[in-house]
Amino acid sequence: MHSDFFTRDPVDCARDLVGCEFVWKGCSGKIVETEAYRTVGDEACHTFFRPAVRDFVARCAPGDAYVYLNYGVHWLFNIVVKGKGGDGFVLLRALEPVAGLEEMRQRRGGISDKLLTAGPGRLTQALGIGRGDHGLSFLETEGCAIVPGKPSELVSGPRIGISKAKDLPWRFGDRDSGYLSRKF
DNA sequence: GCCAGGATGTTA
DNA sequence: AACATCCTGGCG
Repeated sequence: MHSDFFTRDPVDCARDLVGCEFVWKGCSGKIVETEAYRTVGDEACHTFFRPAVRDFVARCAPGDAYVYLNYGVHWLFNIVVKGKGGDGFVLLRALEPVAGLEEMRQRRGGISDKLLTAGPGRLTQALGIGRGDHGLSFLETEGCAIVPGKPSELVSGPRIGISKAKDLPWRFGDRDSGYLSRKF
């Protein structure tokens, strides 16, 4: 998948990524859950209160990685969207493991496969994503790709873990996946 | 199965 | 102070 996939509406990008395969340096998983954030008018988006993140978006290209540390503990992986109608992010929230299972199990300390990548912090740990990947144009990076695909049943609902703009239905998922971070 | 609490770094 | 989370331990 090419970076111009991310020159559209952030909410459309988040919806259309569900069912695609996220390939990352020897490991991969089917994307079963995402969330959309908009840089303008969305109080839950980091750009709303943080000038440094606004600067980051201004400098980088669509399809680049926005990686940040959350709760001082977990790295979360987002993809930068720069659409005609507005910029934003897609947060990857859950994967269904496809390849590189042994490596992911090791990184996750031997936890059960159900919990390997079922959450935004869990999937980055499984894939070995961290601080060094912030700003990476990963779609043009060796060993990284997004392979188009479709979910069996697309559903949406409110985003998880936020205190502002909590009613927008910008969380998307594959309804019957056993690897969601939470049920819809 | 559910809930409470703690770990922890960065920002404004 | 707040935070786009995860894990553990205590219940029963």
